[in-house]
Amino acid sequence: MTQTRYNPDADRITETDATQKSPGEGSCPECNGQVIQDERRGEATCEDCGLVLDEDAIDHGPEWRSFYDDERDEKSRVGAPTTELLHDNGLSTNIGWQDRDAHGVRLSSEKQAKMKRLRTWDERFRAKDAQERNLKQAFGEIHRMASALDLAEPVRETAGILYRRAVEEGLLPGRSIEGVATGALYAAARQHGVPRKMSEFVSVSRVSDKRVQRAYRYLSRELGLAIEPEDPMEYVPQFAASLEISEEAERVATELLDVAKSNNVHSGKVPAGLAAAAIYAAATLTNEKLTQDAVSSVADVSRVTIRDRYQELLDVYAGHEG
DNA sequence: GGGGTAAATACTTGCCT
DNA sequence: AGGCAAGTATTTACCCC
Repeated sequence: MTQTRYNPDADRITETDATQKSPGEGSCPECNGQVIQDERRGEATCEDCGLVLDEDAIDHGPEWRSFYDDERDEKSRVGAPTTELLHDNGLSTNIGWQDRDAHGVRLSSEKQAKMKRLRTWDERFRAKDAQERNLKQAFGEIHRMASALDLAEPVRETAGILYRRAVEEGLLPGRSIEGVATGALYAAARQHGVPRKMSEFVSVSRVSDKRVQRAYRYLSRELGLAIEPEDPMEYVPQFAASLEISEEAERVATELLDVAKSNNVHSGKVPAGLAAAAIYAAATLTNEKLTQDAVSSVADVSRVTIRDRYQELLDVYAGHEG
């Protein structure tokens, strides 16, 4: 089994995209304030009173998105099930090249020219069609994997955009659709600050971890992606939610990570491991029952690692505060 | 349950050429 | 450029309390 190590500088780039919040529709039933869509958390909240109006706004309705304005008119559809993808099964008809009619008689030069034009257009449509099928399949895969990993819609959207850019810049030849789609989704999750471990993507993908990693590195390099190094903090909400610990403990966990970060204890360590240790340490500090085993399975980090890291966290915490 | 340890493995880094 | 060696983080598998 291969592992992805944490290298703080490996893919540090500066630019960033992806808006996190946007004004939603309607107003708050409690205080009439403006409703804000927080895409990162998949929530709709009231700007004034903080009332959460809609959680887990994920996966509703068909995938009817258009990624660019000029696409809206084309009504190009994505995310269709795989059964629809190969509509002609490779059995489509070509316009013959012999310049003869059905009886084998040569066509007039005028007709030859006409047929040549028709062939040209036929090929153009065919190429366009092939690209659309490619995108369709990729979007289908992205959708499937994102659902399996419980990633919110904006992440899928970003992955789709990344994939489309990859196709448009001719990065696909020689690479599998699935591999690049998985890489794009991984990159998108990183960009949105809701990372999952690479192994999780591999487990819902149909390609090897090597291929996914290569695809991701390739995408990140060729598209100049703005991907920050993984931050342990980003894992805290995920882990806290699935372990159902108190908000107090979650707060303590981020505090521990803060101290660790300012003491530079975190470099070279797997971010998920640190986050898991912080959660565990915070739970013990706040007297909440939480076994190392539970944290271990949620974070996909070994018990040993959690022990080591959490001792370390407590040490620097005590040293710093005391 | 928590905690410890040893061996195996993967990955990084630095050094060499 | 690429290969090798050393160091470190992590996992696996065992142990004891």
